[in-house]
Amino acid sequence: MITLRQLRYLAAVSETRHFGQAATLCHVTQPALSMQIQELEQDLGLQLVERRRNSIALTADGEEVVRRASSILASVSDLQDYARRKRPALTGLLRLGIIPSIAPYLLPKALPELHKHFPELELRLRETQTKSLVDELVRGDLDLIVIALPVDHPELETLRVFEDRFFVAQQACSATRAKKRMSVADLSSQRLLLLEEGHCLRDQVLSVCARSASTLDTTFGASSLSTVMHLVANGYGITLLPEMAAETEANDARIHLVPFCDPEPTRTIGLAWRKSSARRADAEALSQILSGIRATP
Amino acid sequence: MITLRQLRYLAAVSETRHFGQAATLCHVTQPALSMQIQELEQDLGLQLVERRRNSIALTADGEEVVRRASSILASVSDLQDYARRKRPALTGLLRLGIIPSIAPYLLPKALPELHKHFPELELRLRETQTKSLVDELVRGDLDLIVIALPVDHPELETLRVFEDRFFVAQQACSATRAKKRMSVADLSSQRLLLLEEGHCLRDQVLSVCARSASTLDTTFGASSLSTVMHLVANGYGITLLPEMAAETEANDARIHLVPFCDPEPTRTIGLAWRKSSARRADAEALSQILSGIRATP
DNA sequence: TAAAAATACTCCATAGGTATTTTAT
DNA sequence: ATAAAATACCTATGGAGTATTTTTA
Repeated sequence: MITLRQLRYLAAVSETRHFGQAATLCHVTQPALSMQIQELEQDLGLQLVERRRNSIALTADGEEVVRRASSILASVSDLQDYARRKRPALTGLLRLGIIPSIAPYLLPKALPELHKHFPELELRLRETQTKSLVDELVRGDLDLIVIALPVDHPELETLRVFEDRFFVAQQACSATRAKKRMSVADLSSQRLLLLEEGHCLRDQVLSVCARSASTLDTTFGASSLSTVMHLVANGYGITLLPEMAAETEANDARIHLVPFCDPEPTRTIGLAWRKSSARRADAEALSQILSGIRATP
Repeated sequence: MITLRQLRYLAAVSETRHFGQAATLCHVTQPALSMQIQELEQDLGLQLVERRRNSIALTADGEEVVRRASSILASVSDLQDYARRKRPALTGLLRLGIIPSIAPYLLPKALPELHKHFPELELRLRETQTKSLVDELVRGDLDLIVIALPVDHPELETLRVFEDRFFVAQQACSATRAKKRMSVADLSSQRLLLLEEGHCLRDQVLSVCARSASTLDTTFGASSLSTVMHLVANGYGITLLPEMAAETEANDARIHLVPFCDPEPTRTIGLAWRKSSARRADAEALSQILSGIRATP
């Protein structure tokens, strides 16, 4: 008996023209996928794939079956979308991605709130950098991601949730304590400590400070904000700290946070999802929760 | 993850409005079907069925999901039909029904021939009376049936294969041996031995003899032609024997077969399949085999 | 109360994983 | 020789069966 799984695997083979890659795409091993394709061929009584040395080819029948399979899979996907739109937001499974410079500060407050207001929600969390999150979102491995905007991708829709102000974080010494507010110009002489490459926060901070990577006097890149702040506390340099991280990361007496002069630089925290995924209602409900947390620190 | 099985079970529930009957329709037990329906509701996050005392109702969402499910299942069915049309006839699985008054005479010759010419064919045989065969064919539990025509059903297509002549079978005594050929009128005084109710052969013989069941001088009905012929051999009466059964059933020296005068009465052996099932090529190929056997007795 | 669906459990088929072999260039 | 798919084998998930309980008109 023919199964949707077989059709999904065949569609992946059609996309990649390679059993191994198709298997990866489907999150299974190559033999598992091979077996399902063979079984589909057996069930239909048709050869669908020509196995060749490098890369494979679909037979004419294979192409036609792929066309029909895609249409069936699309209908199934539509059915799932219909169901998702019909049920209340934030119920059932939600695969949520979130970047490392947000997760540890927002989640401890957000998770209890979510559980309180949406007990039916089954969250599956993934924490990694923006680039991976976007890839996985577009691939359909995630449903919704919490990131710093903008993200620009034709298949994605986004929702702005709130602005997260930057503070200057420096060692609490007498020389600097005087200033109530600082401007970007005040930072130019300082050594700027940053996260390692790949973190969007690194790029945002560089952008705020109007510096390019090449003008940095250090190539050091930490893998967590916590590390950066320890360095700041010990006088190795300064950094910009997002407001949401202040409570957690700046409770060391040796750290001194100074706000910027108006207009204060910020990063925009937002949500993104596939346009085709019927997740807008979920995004809006999640946005409510997240702004609520923001409003009551 | 949503499966075609779940959609099939849901469609059955929609048809029957009853879990038990739906389960029967799907050839599974009620708990098995219940579990799948529950899982589908869980996956979609929607209640699809309202469980009530006698019979159940679909929710509004349920109706919509059924509509979409039916469309998906139809597409899958179309895909299977496409595959069947594309591959050579009589390859893969064929669920073949055949009536008891044909099976024992045709199959011993037909099966070796089929295996010889169509080694890829995987036959699943079912022997029962015409009524059941037609029901199972229409229900989709069989692919093709071998019966006596006509069968008249709007969803079925038929193919005539060959005419099977009737012989008069009587005890080999001197009184009757004289005649080379007989007419229906010659039978009127004889006790007619028949198969039990439900066998189409019984009705055909009655029809040939222009008798109605009410005019029979016996209500006896045998469950197999073999029994009838033993009775004939022992002088309990006469019967009409189809030519294809002659070789097997009339090799008793006490049996005497006499052909009819022209035009000889016959039964029409034929095939039937669902119009929608893309089995015409299979039927034609099988017809070839069956007529071939007929031609070389 | 009785009919029907849900639950509990057990078993088995099958999907998937790891390790290895076969195949084709 | 090597990349890629097929095969062998084992494990675990889950679908289905039987027996039973729960539910609701």
